[in-house]
Amino acid sequence: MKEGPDIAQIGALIGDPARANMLTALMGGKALTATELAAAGGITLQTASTHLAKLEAGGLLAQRKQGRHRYFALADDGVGKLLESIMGFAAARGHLRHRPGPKEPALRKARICYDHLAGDYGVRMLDSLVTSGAINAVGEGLSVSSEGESQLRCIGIDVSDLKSSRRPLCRSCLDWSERRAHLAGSLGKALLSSFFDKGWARRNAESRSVIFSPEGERQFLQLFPVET
Amino acid sequence: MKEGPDIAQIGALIGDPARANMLTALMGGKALTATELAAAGGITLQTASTHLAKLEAGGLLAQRKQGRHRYFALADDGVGKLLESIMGFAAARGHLRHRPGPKEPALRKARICYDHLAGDYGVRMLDSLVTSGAINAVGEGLSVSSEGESQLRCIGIDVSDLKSSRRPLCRSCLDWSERRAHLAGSLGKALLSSFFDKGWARRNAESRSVIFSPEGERQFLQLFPVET
DNA sequence: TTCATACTTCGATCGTAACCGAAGCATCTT
DNA sequence: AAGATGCTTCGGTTACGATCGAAGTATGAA
Repeated sequence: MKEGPDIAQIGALIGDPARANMLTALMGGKALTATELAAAGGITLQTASTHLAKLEAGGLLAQRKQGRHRYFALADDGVGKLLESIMGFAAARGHLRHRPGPKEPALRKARICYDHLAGDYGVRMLDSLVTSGAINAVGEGLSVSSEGESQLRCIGIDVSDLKSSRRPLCRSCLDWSERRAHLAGSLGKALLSSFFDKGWARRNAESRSVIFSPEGERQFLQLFPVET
Repeated sequence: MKEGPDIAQIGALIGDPARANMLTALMGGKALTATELAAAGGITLQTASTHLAKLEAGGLLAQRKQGRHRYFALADDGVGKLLESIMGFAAARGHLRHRPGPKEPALRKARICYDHLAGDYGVRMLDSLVTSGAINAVGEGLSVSSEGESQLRCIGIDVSDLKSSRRPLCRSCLDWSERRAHLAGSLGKALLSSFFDKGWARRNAESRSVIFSPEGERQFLQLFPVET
């Protein structure tokens, strides 16, 4: 009966509501301080501190000291992927935490999934890239075509640069709100960064949602059209 | 702070050791009775009963009454996929439950992952299918080539039949012991079934391991060669 | 040095849920 | 009808861990 890896341990780590809230907050991709995470979890600083220590010991979180601040972030994108897949699963079974709140629509429209774009806009972007032939989709697998490489170079993304990283170039990530795939991997990250750099969008300080400027939204929708 | 789906709920379901053991036992693909699952979890029947009720309410388990027995199984292959991905994650972080026991080697060699073959042999099979060109791999995505279809027909598997199902034909599934991909999806299931039908292998009654007969093993290794 | 901020550790409380014994249903057998 | 088997529900105990107040440590500012 004692076979294989211990899924109970990490299940228990994620299973506490306060910890789950902190992890969800960290899905925004930004490193947060213990104080910020305590607020996200709805608990006091002391309690948060013990939770964070446990999460770190469990390999879910990485810590970086910087002056008298201590920044916490998800340990790597494997953690982000795991959390998103659990979210997808939970959403599919209707395990929603509460009725949709006021911030929910913004979150469904565009949000950060660890380091790439998710939500309606994230799904739309991948759809458009596949339709235009820039990305080939085979089942759950994605790859960039040669024409895709030149297309992407036009908007300032050097794919060959990204290829050199150990991390996969493209990966599909199941979107819990849309229940369809969006683009993850180093290319997904690079695209989102470029939107920030161009000033098309910015992160919301409080939440994981991504807010597009009117002009940025226009450009985005034009760059990634969908046939209707 | 209350955004999106409730990952804590399903984390907590998986986070209890007794429940985790029962779920792991059900990864063997067979439906088990409450009594069997109580043994797998190392708890009494009463306790198991309440756990099973919770897992069912959480959508992880499905129940089927048959006479005075009550059979439990994973609700669908989404649950299997989720559990395997958590196992992969846990194994990668070294969250092993104990030092390798006596049954561990057999489990690493060949085991059932919900309904398809995993472990060393599972990985070998996929590798071989990709090398021979029967399956095309693009990132994490897999698809059967036309020559692959005829190859598979030779060993008694009708791919076009499988295609009609709603379930994906091939899917890659991360193997926690090998930390590489093996073949899941309806094709993975069909292949494993055919090994059982041919008498090449059988399930171990106690564990998730798959036991090959000497002749079956010979045939398997010949059918799925690897270049050295 | 002194004070303030950021965080951790200690100590104690409290609530929840895991657990089992015993009793209660349901289904099959004889 | 009586008994056996498989499982659930009830009641009460117990233990673990989440929580916070208070004290302790580290870093930066004045």
